[in-house]
Amino acid sequence: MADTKMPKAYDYARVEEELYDWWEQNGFFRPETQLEIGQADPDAAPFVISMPPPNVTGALHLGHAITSSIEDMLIRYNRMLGRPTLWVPGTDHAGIATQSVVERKLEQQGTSRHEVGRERFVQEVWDWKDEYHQRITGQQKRMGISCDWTRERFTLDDGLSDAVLEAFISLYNEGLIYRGTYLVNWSPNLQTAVSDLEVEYSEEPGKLYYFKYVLKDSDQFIPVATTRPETILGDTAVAVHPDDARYRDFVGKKVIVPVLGRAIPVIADEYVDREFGTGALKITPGHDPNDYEIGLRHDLPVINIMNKDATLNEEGGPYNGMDRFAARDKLWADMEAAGLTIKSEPHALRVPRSQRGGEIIEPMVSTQWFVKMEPLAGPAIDAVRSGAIRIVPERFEKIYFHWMENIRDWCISRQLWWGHRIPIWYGPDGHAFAARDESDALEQAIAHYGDTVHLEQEPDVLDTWFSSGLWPFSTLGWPQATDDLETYYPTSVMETGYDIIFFWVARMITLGLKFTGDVPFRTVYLHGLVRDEEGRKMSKSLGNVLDPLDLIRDYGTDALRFTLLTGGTPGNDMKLSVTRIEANRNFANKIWNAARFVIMNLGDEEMALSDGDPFDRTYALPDAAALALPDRWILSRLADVRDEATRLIDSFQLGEAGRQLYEFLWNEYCDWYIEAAKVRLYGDDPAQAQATRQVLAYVLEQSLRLLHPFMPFVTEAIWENLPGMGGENLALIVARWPGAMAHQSDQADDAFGRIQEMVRAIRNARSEYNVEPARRIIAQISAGEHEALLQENAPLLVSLARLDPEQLTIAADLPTPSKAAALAHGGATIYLPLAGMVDLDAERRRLEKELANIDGQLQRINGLLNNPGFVGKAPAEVVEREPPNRTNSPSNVNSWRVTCASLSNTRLGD
RNA sequence: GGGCGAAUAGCUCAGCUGGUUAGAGCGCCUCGCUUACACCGAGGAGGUCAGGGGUUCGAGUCCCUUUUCGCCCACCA
Repeated sequence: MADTKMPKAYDYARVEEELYDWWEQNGFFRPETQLEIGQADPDAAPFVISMPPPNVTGALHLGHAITSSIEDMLIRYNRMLGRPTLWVPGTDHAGIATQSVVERKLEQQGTSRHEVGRERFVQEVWDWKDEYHQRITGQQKRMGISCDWTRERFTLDDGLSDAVLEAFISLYNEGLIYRGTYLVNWSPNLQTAVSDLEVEYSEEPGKLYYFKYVLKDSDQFIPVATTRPETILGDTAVAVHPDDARYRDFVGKKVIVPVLGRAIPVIADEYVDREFGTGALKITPGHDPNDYEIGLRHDLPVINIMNKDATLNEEGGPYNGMDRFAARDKLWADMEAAGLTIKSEPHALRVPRSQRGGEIIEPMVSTQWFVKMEPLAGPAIDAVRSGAIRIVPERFEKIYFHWMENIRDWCISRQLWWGHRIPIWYGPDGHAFAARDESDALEQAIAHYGDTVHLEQEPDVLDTWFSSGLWPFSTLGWPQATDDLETYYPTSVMETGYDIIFFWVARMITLGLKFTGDVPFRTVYLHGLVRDEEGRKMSKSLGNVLDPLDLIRDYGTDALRFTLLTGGTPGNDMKLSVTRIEANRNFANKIWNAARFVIMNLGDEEMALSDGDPFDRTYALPDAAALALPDRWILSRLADVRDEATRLIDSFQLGEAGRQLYEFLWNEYCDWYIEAAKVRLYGDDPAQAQATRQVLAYVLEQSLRLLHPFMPFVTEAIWENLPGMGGENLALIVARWPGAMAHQSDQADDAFGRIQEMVRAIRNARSEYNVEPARRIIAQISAGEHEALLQENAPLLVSLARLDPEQLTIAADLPTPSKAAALAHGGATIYLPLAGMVDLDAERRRLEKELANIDGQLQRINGLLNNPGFVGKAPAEVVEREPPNRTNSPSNVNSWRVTCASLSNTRLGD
């Protein structure tokens, strides 16, 4: 066997980064290069993905890793199909998240953003961004992602900022963006409004406080229950149900707000649930969304009792300046002292918390900018309903529809400094001008006022998702009519986690349809969340975070990728276990060693290559006549697995596709074909050996293509060692996905299957009888109709089952020997006269068990075939499969009966 | 209160148009360093596919229902 420079163990650390740089430097990630070298078909439909942009100051986590794995797999597969393939990468400025980290940094330096001022602060964030941008993209590259870095974008770069301006102004001019004072979700720590989606609710223990609303000029009172006593200070009414006899007489009268002494009306509203609490509801329009609605209906005043940091303001009277929760306790104590309380009892609360900081969100009235969503939602619903956009898995369509059909306006203003500043300038009278820049605004102002005036720009910035919502087309150059936009839009697949279907996917669809008149992508593929081995969400506080970079270091990128691709099904969460990654590391090593074996056997001899398309070029196969049974079998299996893998990937069943390739390569190619091939490889017929080498090489080469999208590094690394491939000849990354292959023959499947069964049966018997592994044993095979097949492949049986070739008998019909183990498999009966080793009682038990098993099968088949319903109604091909063959043939079962009977009559030592 | 998902071997999971005797990895037991691989090879044990009903010639797979867990949405103080 020839020497090879391939080390015994696959050394991923040595090859990964080098291969990545080589791919990138060759421009293989760019559609232009693919077309230039003739790999991509200019007439084929391009395949395009917009990469979900990671937070520019974030670090790679498993969410990114799964995204990268799936998208790169799709990209590589489609590139190999010869479609011009574009994957646009980029990063997101992530307003709140990024601003927060820089604010924390300033805090550590003993200063604050307010101290340094807006301009300097924003500059600080840019510097921070520049520093961290390298980190995240470098980490992404470790995943092997073949995206076009020359087209990389950032949500705050000039082009994308221009897109944001265009989108905002155009929506504004259409009246779809408005400004208004409403109750919004206020984050007291970040001191900004957040959208409904950014609020998460958690069940927490709390109290329900019962107290008295005393009637004005009376000692009567209405009992009222609340979970947030501090909001009493902002009450502007008490509501009861109009039909509630208990309180009917109070409606229209006034009650006195505790401590503050304000008189507020008792009103009747059907919203009130008579069953809950006391059946009377205090109304705080300034700090509760429901109360806000009721307030509107009854024209109640809105009192804001809090400052931006959620301390009480002057409306809080004696509690002015106190924290909202301190005020809650103090107020309750004061009310207790005044005899106004009734009781408090434990009560489970649904507490709104900020998705970002985790602090309790305070509903507060403030002036914000909103996008009117309803007019945008209609077309977005239609796009999915009509199939213009397909969602995988389909069940998420329902969730999408439900959300879209109940859509609420989107609060897009944030009281931050890091982000796209809202392009609005206000005149002295507050009149708003939407403009691309200040001079444009001034011009508008002059036209409006007839004179030059001083304008103030809106200080707020836009929600980060506003710019991400434009991502699929802004990254291609919109609003400019660029070639990229023309060529690569709509994109093909939007692949992301189901957790951001509302945040992102829904908004890209609405905004995409609005601004481009077309869907932003044809398919939405949603993956699940990666969880830890116990199924918990990975979080820093739990300390259960697996760092992809550690995993890559320990097991290699391919192992991680393959694990993430094959662990589960679309849309379902995945528990990631290190043992699976380890298993897949072993898989990579297994393939490496199989290749090493093949390459060593190819030696230095030049291998004949097939003609035709250089991207298709592979090893020439020997003439059909030169193919032995194992060759025909593995080629037939390869043809099947190619078809299945193709079908499965095309229907997004990536995990199943990967699994089948794994099984094919390990269990069929390595465990059976390579072992079978050794017979002829080391035999004395050079022509046969050469034919075997050709098949070994061909199947390996084609398999590497099939596996490449799943495990790009190990496959390319092997490819580089294949004679005639790699290097100057062809990189696997741009090789063609194998086309459908002629199926060699179903007979080969069937015949090789018999051999396998027989080999397994003999190995099993050897093991049960503790035959030393090295020992060659005698076998007599009663082969029936398969005599010719077994004669022809006797060397295979000899080698794989370690038989003694001198003492192997194969005949159509042999008498049943005594003192021999009898194995009925593959349509033949194998007798192993393991002299002195056969425990007859044990053998009898074993055979009876087998016989029962086979009888069971026979009964099942007879039952089926005698059932007119089955024969009449089942499809012909299903019926076809059932007739007796192999182990379940009646003649086989009969021979078993004979064997068992004779054994039963045989006494030990006979 | 709605909706969705999960329940299959000791553990983690596949099994998508219903069709042989339900699979894999890990773990476990027995062997084996046979010139690709001990990140390996051979053999083995282990499952009434959560329970119940139904449709069908045939159900892990489709329908109904119950139970347990998880998630999403929703205005109950």
